[in-house]
Amino acid sequence: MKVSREQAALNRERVVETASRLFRERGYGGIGVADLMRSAGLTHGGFYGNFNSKEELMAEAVAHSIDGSLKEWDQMIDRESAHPLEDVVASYLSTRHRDHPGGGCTMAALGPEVARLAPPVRCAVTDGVRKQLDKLAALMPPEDAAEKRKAALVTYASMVGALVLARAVNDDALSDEFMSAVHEAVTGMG
Amino acid sequence: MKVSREQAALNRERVVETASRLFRERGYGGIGVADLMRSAGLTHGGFYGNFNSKEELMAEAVAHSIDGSLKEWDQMIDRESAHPLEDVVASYLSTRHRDHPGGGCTMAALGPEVARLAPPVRCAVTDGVRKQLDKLAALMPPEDAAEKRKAALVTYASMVGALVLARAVNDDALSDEFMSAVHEAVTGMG
DNA sequence: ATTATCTATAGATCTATAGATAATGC
DNA sequence: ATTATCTATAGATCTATAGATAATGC
Repeated sequence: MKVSREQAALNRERVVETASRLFRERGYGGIGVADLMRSAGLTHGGFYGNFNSKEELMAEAVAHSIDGSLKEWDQMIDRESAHPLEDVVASYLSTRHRDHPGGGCTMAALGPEVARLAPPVRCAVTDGVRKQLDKLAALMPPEDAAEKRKAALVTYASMVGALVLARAVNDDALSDEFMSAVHEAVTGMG
Repeated sequence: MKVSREQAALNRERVVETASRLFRERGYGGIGVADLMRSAGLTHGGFYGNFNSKEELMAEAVAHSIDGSLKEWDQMIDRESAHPLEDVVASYLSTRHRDHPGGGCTMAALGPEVARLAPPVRCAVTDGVRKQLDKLAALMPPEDAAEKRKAALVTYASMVGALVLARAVNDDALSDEFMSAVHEAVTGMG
């Protein structure tokens, strides 16, 4: 039943990865520790050897999720596209992203729930949001750093709101309207 | 133990009002039927004489919440202010709204959770969002109706995203940055 | 007689813990 | 010997239901 230290480290990592997907898909309360561990191929009891609580796992999971998004953005930027901002916005405001929350934006999937959780989770989120803002700001057209920053704040908030609304409404036409209106607004921004 | 029909109707209404506040404060999963009924001054068992399920109550609660927001917007508009759009945006992106989700925007408090619930809840949300978009569009500067509509979609999404992020992050300065950057962007919009 | 509300409970969750097991790593 | 993982369970929830109670409304 026991595994090597190396394997145990991999197992722990798999729990975090599985959690980061399932929390985004079903919400923090929508998946229990037992189901989560089963999804990761382990048993319920094994959880508490690796984490002190479900909420501690949540903190690691959101950090992991946001890092994943940052890496995707880096890939789009490093590809040396002519319009990296356009690429990031188009992939964020896509039906693919809307319909697959498990690998997508942490804030759009879990934002309001995170606001109700304990400081460690909210700190992990705050760190991640800062990194995303910095990365976005670098892509913004304005020369002035303060204007870049403002544009990044507005772009990020607009995209998160558009995705939250696009997922919540029960009408594809309205859902598309949110995504395309915001797409147009943020890519056509001074 | 029994009450008059009139009183029973008032009791039912109080359950919906209590639910619309508590769901926004704690999330759909964050408050149980028993606690909810206790908060409304009734007992657990009485719930199922009025509602077939917790989710059915949720559909009524979100409709009620959004109607409440629409009425607040109407009050600001009917006051014949010189800048009704500015008033709506300022009240939406205020620390007061951020710190009191129970009486505030349904989408910012419950958006991602709604996306995971059954059609009746999502239909109620969709109806409410349409009404809010129509009301916002009427306040928008552009002459052209299609442009008014787009401005309303972008304004609404930006505000929802800004509030979700302002509540999730654990740093007041960053929280304020989101709210003021989006405030400036949507009120200074062509 | 009808019915709004009550008490009590079924049955299914949930988080967290205790103690057993068995393979690794000294 | 240590420890990663396992089985089993405690104790606290949760939604929903069944049947009792007592005041309203005919």
